[in-house]
Amino acid sequence: MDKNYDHKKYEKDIYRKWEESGAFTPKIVKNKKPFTIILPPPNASGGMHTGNVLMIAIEDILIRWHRMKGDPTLWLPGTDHAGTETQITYERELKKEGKSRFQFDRKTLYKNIQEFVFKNKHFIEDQIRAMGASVDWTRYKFTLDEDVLETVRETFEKLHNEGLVYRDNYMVNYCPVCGTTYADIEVSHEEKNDPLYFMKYGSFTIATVRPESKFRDTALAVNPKDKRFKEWIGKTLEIPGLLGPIMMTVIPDPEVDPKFGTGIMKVTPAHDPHDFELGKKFNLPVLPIIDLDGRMDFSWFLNQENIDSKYRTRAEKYHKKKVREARKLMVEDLKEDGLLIKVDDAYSHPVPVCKAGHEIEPTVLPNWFIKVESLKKPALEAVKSGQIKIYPKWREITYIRWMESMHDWAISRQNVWGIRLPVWYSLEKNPTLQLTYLKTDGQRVLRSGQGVLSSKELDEARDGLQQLSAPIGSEYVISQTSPGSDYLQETDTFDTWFSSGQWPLVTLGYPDSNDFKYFYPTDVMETAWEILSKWVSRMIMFGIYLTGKVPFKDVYLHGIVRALDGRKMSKSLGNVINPEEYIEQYGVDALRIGLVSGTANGKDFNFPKDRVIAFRNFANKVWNIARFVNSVQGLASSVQTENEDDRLILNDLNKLIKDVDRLLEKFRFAEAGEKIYEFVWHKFADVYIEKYKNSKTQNFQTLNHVLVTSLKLLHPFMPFVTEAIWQEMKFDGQLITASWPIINDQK
RNA sequence: GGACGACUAGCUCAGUGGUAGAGCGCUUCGUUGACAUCGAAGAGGCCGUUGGUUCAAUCCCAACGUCGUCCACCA
Repeated sequence: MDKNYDHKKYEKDIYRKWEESGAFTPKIVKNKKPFTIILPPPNASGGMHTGNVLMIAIEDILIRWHRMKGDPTLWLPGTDHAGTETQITYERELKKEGKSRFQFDRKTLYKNIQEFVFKNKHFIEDQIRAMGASVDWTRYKFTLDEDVLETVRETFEKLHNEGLVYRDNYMVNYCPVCGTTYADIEVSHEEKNDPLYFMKYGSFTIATVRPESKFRDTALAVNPKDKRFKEWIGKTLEIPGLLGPIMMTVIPDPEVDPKFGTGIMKVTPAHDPHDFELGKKFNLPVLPIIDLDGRMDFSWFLNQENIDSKYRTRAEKYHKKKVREARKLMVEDLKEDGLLIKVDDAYSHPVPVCKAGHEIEPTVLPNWFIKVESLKKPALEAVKSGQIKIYPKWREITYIRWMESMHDWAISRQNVWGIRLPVWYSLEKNPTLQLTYLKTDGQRVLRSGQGVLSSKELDEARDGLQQLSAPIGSEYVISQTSPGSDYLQETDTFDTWFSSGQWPLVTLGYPDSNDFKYFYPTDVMETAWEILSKWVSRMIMFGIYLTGKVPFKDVYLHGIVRALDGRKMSKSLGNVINPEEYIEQYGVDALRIGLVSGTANGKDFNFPKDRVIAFRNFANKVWNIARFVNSVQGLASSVQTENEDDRLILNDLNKLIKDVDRLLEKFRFAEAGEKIYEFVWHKFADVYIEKYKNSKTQNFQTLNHVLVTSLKLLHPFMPFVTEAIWQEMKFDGQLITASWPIINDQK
């Protein structure tokens, strides 16, 4: 054995031996209770970040502990196609080549993204191995595996058959740059500075940051308690505007803050979520003015006859301009007409942005929804009744709040990279279908259903299809395969959480595989608390809905690893910690247990660099304890009888075993790790071994026993160094499959 | 606006109804049969503020202050 433990010399070989020996694959024993964890799948085309390392470290502790205890233990690995995120990444690559996704039909684009992902997928798989994750690779799943797709489609069909699926026009968070809809929970808000314009509205003045939408305003809202405007409620006014007069009704809305601006709010049902609701309540028309590319659309105006030439010129000027650009032009014209009263340039407000940081344009679109009422009730009850326990307990309230307030779930996304809805539209029966496709010559065309019915054109449309938009009320068929020659499949894909919400089921081969029958429900779901609402809640809903059983018994939520400076890691701040550097420098063991001991209770915490170094030193300490034991093996002075020191250390060891078991039961990993550290270093090495050196009654058996037991206890926390020692010392078999220590009561 | 969490040694964080803990850092000493990625000894804290419960509070309760995070959002 070398003087110091060199992690680089051992890690790879040891992992290979583990994997090749089949140690990761559980032996199914009918009457034995299994222990199962499904690995939350990391992004297949992404890299390993510190959060992943923490996740793997914690799960591996539980897994190795149970495996050593003799439970049939399954840790099932997988990777995620990460729909929107991956598509954004891929489109960035395209942009570098001067291309955009609109130059491809969706089949080709899908294939290209798939190649891109498959090319990168092995990186993350290698990293999971490098972490030492003792996952069962023979059961590895990707979120777009064929059997996964099948189950997901069947679930949709089942929901549909039971009346839980519907289509509706809905105000969605639409990102014109990404070309897709985002769920509320995916949208964040950024404080932005936007001028607040005070515009003349007939005899009123209103304040708005969005003067461009005023052409499609359909009402004015005032607070019913506001005495200033009481008499106007219900009246219809003619208001002079940039393109001539508009008629508008004054409606009451208690949400209007009389103190904000002028106390009057303009209502644009087509482009504001609150206004959309208001519009439903008062039966206001929904008149869009911004198209799906984020440009102003004035066709509704320009198509009219007998337009004043001044107005025509203006409308033509705004038409197809980006929103902000058009706004500038309009402000100029407002000034010209004397309609602009003042501008508050200091105004700042929260603006919704998508995952990629683009501004969200609230838009009314047909979307697919799930009625969650009947799904969420049992999911809520499962946690309230304690059938599912959430650790740390204080996170539970987040779940309960979220579930209680959960509203119907928009499950369709206008992405290509994802699972396409198994919905088919007949062109014949739906003449109002809108198709965007590439012709064989590469030309991009937009057509409605009528007119593409010739078989040649239909083939062209099918091959070159980019997007299909079916108005509400369109006839459709749900089917895993095409129901007929004039049918086209829905181009929307499922929200990632719709499919990943079924992850514990699909990974185990729901509904009738042996694995599913044996391992489901799983034991622990361990993940970042950030996705408690997005993911954990959906898994519970679908688990219960499809099987009648909860998908897991315990939910353990770990905190977010912040950067060394205490801020959230982000590329723009340049404070991202690359775990690989730490692995290279200090070894995986040190990084893993360092992270685990950095967080005791699921709170967010700063990257514990000093602890990583401390545990690197500890790995070396354990290594050298083993070297010492090795060096004194077979020395003549060794006796059989136990002395006082022996009894002391064995007693402490027994206590340690009890403590570790107790703490792991309660998910107190940091404390368990530190107990072992304290025992091994400060009791075993500092006291017992130091005394051993000078003792006249050295008992090698005790010395060896304490080492062996310490290695076993430490193995879940620091798998590599302990296994390396085990091999170097030529102990029996592999430590990974050695038996967990039990308390020796005779002492 | 609503909620949750934090405030303990120079730094990062554990912890408990009854003389305060770890890692790192710091000071002094040390090449003793594994380890300088080490050993020995040590300094350092009215456990955010103010009240309350208690024989006893860093821990329980209330209020306040500061910070962080999440949710909802006002044109």
